Amino acid sequence: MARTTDGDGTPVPQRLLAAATRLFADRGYDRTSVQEIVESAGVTKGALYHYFGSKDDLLHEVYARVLRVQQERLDAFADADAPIEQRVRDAAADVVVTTIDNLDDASIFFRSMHHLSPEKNKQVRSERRRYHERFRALIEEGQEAGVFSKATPADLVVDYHFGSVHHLSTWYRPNGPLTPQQVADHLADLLLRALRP
Amino acid sequence: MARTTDGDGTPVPQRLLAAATRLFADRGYDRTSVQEIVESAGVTKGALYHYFGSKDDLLHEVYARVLRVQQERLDAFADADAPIEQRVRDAAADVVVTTIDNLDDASIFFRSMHHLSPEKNKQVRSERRRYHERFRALIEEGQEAGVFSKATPADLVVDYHFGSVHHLSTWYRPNGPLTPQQVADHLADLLLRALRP
Amino acid sequence: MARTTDGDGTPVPQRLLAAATRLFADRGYDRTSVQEIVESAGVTKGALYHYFGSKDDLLHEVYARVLRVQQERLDAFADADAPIEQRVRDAAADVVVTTIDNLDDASIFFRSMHHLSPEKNKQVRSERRRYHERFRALIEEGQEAGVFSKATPADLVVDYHFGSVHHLSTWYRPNGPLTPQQVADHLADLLLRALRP
Amino acid sequence: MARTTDGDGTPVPQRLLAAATRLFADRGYDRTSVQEIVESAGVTKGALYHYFGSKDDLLHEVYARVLRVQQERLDAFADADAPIEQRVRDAAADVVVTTIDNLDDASIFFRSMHHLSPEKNKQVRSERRRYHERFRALIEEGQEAGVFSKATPADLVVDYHFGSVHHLSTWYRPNGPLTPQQVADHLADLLLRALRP
DNA sequence: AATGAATGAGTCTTCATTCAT
DNA sequence: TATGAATGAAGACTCATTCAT
Repeated sequence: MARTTDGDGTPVPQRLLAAATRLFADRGYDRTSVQEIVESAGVTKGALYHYFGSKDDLLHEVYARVLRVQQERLDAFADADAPIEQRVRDAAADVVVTTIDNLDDASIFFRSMHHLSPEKNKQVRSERRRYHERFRALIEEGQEAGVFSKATPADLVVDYHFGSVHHLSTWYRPNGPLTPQQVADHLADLLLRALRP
Repeated sequence: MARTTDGDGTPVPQRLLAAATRLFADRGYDRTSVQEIVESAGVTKGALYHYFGSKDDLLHEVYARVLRVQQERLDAFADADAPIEQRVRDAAADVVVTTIDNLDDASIFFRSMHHLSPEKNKQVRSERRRYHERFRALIEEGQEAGVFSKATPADLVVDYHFGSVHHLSTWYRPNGPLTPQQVADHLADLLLRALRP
Repeated sequence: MARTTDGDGTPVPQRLLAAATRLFADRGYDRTSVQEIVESAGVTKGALYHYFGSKDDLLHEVYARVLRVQQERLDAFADADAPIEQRVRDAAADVVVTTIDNLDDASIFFRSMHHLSPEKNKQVRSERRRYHERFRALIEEGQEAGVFSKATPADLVVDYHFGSVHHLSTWYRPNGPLTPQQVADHLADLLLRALRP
Repeated sequence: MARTTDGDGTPVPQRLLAAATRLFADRGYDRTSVQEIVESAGVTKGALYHYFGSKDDLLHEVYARVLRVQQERLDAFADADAPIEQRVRDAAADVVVTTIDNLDDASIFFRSMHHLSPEKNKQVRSERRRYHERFRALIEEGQEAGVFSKATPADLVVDYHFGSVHHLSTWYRPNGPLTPQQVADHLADLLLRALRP
């Protein structure tokens, strides 16, 4: 009888991570107490500190997971065998769908970065930059190929699009009029239209 | 001899508001203690509670000021005597410049809304919606007039643009390569290009 | 009606210091909780942290008081107008009596120094050294004058005597056979006899 | 292949004892966590609790070892075939050398006695008394024989000397100007000189 | 003989707010 | 108008010890 799982069979660290994600998104990092997390996960404080060094550590794990997933997806789309216009459209739409599918992660991501310890913050920023640069390279590729306008610096284009992705957690509601895919198509379309020469 | 001012002549409530704005933007609302605010403003706790009912109140005042300013500016541009295309471009660029000029306010705005008490939160949301609707009306006016594409719902267009405005506090640095006006022109341009029929 | 005093009229900071001294001596610094201190002083935790920055601070205050008193007494005896032999005897006996009269302070002093924060520890050590050096100067004066033997380095003589003072808190009991003054006379006598040429 | 030893061949219990001694002396009993001890010894917590009933037990073992060694050495010198003056001098010097050679043990001994559980504390005190009495008997023997002054009660003489031994861990530094033997000779000399009739 | 996950009581400290003056 | 002492609830984190394996 393993001690690492409870009635539901999920290992303790993952139960803690899930509970923390939900609560951090709900009330914000500072407003979430360690006590609430462990109660929500059905374990004790000692257990949490057995697996995670600190509350900050827990937040960092959430970040690490999000970053890894997003980077992998972007790489897949960017490396695909398709015209550059298509690859940009696919990547731009995919990040929207993925973000909507994990709105909790997104809220945390954009709202709680400054709660990480300085060194962890730095690490996250650097991985984030890698992501940004991969996307920027795609835009530049299209600009070089002449299918995208060069009127706007690629950096700014990337920030423009990711601003709207970032913003999703502020306004998107699952029971709204548009499905995630529809929102994604619209936003990717806006990007592509803005890039027309 | 007025007791409400200090050596610098600025009234106490405004000194408090300025100190709070700076600190909230710097460390976030929860990480800023009332003690730090009063020290930074050079007054005592009693003074703060004389002018403001609570820490939350102070945050609310910051919001009120930002909202009022932005709404006034938007109204001015929207009501101007110019072609719709020009009015949208001007309004879109202006909100960028104003936001960059008050980056502290912007950081607070988008990051600390959930720290307001429920009723104040509701009030802010409602004023925010009014702002959103005024901008959406402009977009719709252009779509009806046939100068903007109807491919994307106006609501989504507004969120697209304001996502990028919101995002500014994440990436814009005063000593970067672009002036506020240049950034504003680029972002307004992207919006207008995306709206081309 | 002053808020700084309680039923007994003693100011809060002093009540806290007295309670802390008693408890630190009784159970040791680490075994004494802040909760116990405030309960024993009849105030709340908030009050303690209003006057003292930390538990460590409280300990430091105890040290500061003891050091000041001892240094003042030593200086008085050392500067007195009497033969060197008499001055050494008086100083040596006085530190014994004073230590016995404040055995709590002494227990804390010799047992809890390593609980101070590094910088405070350094500061206490430096004041302690000053005390040591004043006493050593007396011994050396006697050695130069030829009334004390030069067989043992003065430094070692000082440590020899203060070892026995330090040790008092380990064995002295108020209801033992000897009064503080008798113990003091004996210990001073041992020192002087050891110093006979 | 014995499981009780590691790469270095030292049995686990002894490795634990050595690690605990070092750490207790370094940071004090309360500031040393069981986790630190096992890490420093290269074993796990389970192993520690397999060999020792509690953290307190570990401390008790340190005491038992020190007491046994010191008692044996004192007995050997006291029972030697030499004039009483010589035997006292040898015993007095030997305890100084032994203490300096095991300064960690000494720090722990004099600083952590009150961390022992009441019954263990009592036991240690009683063995300590036995040691004290053996030494006192030597002093008294000299006093009866007329080679030592009777001016000071023998009990006090013992405490005087052991005070200085106790104090060694406070000031003695291995790289100081005096070797352990030189310090021992000086301190024994001071004792003998103080006892001259 | 040894592991290491889990406990749960306890630690120090922070902080928004109140209130007599 | 302004002070600052005092509150009290809540916060993150530590740690000796247990126990199924």
